[in-house]
Amino acid sequence: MRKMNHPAIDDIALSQVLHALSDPVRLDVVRTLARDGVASCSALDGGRPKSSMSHHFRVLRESGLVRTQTDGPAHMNELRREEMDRRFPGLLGAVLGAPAD
Amino acid sequence: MRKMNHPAIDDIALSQVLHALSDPVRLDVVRTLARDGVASCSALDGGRPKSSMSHHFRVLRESGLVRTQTDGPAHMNELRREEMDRRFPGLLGAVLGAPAD
DNA sequence: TTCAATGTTCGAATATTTTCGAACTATCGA
DNA sequence: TCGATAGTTCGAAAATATTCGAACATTGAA
Repeated sequence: MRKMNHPAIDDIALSQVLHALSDPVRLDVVRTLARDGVASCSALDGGRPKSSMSHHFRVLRESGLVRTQTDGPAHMNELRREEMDRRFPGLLGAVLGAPAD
Repeated sequence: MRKMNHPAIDDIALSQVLHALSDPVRLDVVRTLARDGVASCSALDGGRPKSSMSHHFRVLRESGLVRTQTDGPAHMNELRREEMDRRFPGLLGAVLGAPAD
């Protein structure tokens, strides 16, 4: 398995995070992860093709929002909640508390 | 002057707001409006062409972030801060408090 | 070591955004 | 009413994003 790109949290730009969150599919993934803590990619795909989801997970990883770790053949995802809260205080809280689209 | 589209705040979707804020030009406009209160389009253009800025202001208006009113030939813009705070509590505060890109 | 399960990567099609010149509209003052 | 100022709209080009099938890679288990 190729090494995944988990950028340092201080290298993340705000507009990058906002863009990652502005896609409904990804916003949904983030909401689910906030609720469930950890989930595999397939548990979060909502019936969408694997390649589409792989793209979305990459965007989420590159924006610093999600950390992915392998657990057997599965990739387990979780929010980088503490780090995001340190870099962008209140942002995730506001997004997760907002009314669903 | 054609009537501007200022949607009801409750019709705004979160992803719409996040998308509007995810563009660096628009994020800059929002930051400046938060600091200065009210400003004309030309005061916020940063040297960019009028037609480009007109596009960005339209996105900001349609996302509920900005209200535009005519004042003579000029269009004065301001954040819909209270309304946004009611619909998306903490969101603007977090965005405006975040480190500049 | 072969298989099934889980994701990634690649490439191409489609869709959406961004950018900006040119033409147009509105407002105010001379 | 003519001009100057301030923005909008239109249209087209360029840049980005999204989608997804097909092929490939990795893991653990039979």
